[in-house]
Order: sequence, then C-alpha cells, then structure tokens
Amino acid sequence: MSIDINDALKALDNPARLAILAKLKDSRKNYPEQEVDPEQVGVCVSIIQERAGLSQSTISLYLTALQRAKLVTSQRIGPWTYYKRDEANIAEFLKQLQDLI
Amino acid sequence: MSIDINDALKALDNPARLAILAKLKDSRKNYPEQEVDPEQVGVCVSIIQERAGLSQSTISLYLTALQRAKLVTSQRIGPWTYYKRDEANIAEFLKQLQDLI
DNA sequence: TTGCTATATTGGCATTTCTCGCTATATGGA
DNA sequence: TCCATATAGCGAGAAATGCCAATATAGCAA
Repeated sequence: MSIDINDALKALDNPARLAILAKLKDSRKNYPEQEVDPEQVGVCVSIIQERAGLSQSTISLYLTALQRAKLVTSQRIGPWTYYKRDEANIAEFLKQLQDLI
Repeated sequence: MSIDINDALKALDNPARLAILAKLKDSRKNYPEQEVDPEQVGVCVSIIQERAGLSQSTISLYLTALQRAKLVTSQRIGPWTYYKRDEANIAEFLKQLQDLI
C-alpha cells in the first residue's frame, strides 16, 4: 500500500511533527544520548520528547500520527518503542507532491 | 521574501486547496471555458469555483489562503480577479521540503 | 444614479486539532 | 509478587478549520 498524499500533508502540517521527522534524518547527531544506534533501530519516545519540549502524551500522539501517515515505522524492544523514518515512503510522498503541484 | 514552509504546508493540508493548485498547473486544459489565456493572466474565481463544487465564499477564502502562503498571485482586471501559480515559490517550497525532511 | 456582476468579508455553527493531565498497560528487575 | 519505568490511551477545554449564507464592496454599463 502506497502513501496517501493528503494523510502525509496532514501529518506534516504541524511544526512539531515536521521538526521530529526532520531531526530523525540525522538521528545520530540529533539524538546522541541514545545508547543503541538510532540509524539502526530508531529513536525512543522519551528522547524525542526531551528535544521537542512537549508533554509525553502529545509526543506519543504525534508519533502515532506520523506512523498512521506511513512516514515513520516503530518497533518495540523491551520497554522502549523506537521510531524511525520510512525513507521509501517519504521519498514517494515527495515525488507524488512534486508531480501533483 | 521567501516562502514559509509551515504556511505552505498549512495551505496544502486541504484536499480542495491542493486540487486547485494542481489544476492550475495545466490551466488551459482544466479551465478551457475561460476567454483570456489562463497561462498568461490566471484563472478567475468563478471558474475555479464551478470546478471545485464549493460555495463562492469558501473558494474566495481558499484562494486568499493560497495567496497568503505565496503559492499563487492574483491580479484584478475589471470586475474579475485572476489567480495563477507562483512557480518560483512553489519550486522553492518543494526544494525546502525536500531538504528538510 | 441605479443596477448588475464578480469577488471579498463577516458571522456563525459544527467539526477537528492542539495539548494537557490523568490513567491504563506492558516490560523487566528486586 | 510488587515496583519502577516507558509508552499508549482517555477525557477535556481552548483554539483553529471547514464550510455555508448573508452582506459588503468594487467595477462597469446604462
């Protein structure tokens, strides 16, 4: 199933969500305090939250929204949930947008 | 003054506004009933409205929103207001988005 | 001036989004 | 088992958005 351009735009029409996706682009630099390699497994919610300055529940909601839009994926390892970019879908979204507008 | 990526995303986070911008891309084909060349001067509000199936006030509002986001420009000629794409800003928005996410 | 047409603005209501605090659930350790 | 930690989900109130009808305004022509 491919990405839906309207869902993706809705997810990105929020400065905090846009910034989260942007920061995940260079996650090693932007989230250096994480033990496991963020490029490999993703970044966990509490570390993303720290940077964003929003409540835990809001960040959890935003990450779910990005995931619903298929811009990120998540995996649970132990007590943590790691989110990382879905590069293929992000590229497809950009291409679709470019072709459309 | 360059385009603001969050303003542009807000303007495009609406299927109707997105469709308007997309249709203006090939305005000769999409709005053939207009007398004056749409590529040259733009498309007038009432013709855009006809296609969109929304009320006149809503379309006027949406076009103003696209203009505030600097994705389109407008010019008044006689009683008509013609809207057309701002290609430079649209390209810049796409580039900014591509670089950011 | 009067009146017609095209567009913009205003007011309003319903829906959605933003964001929080609180609570629930899952995981792993003592 | 009990507790601490990480995350998700559930109200809830404020703000923004979607969309309309109604009204205002601007341009033009008679």
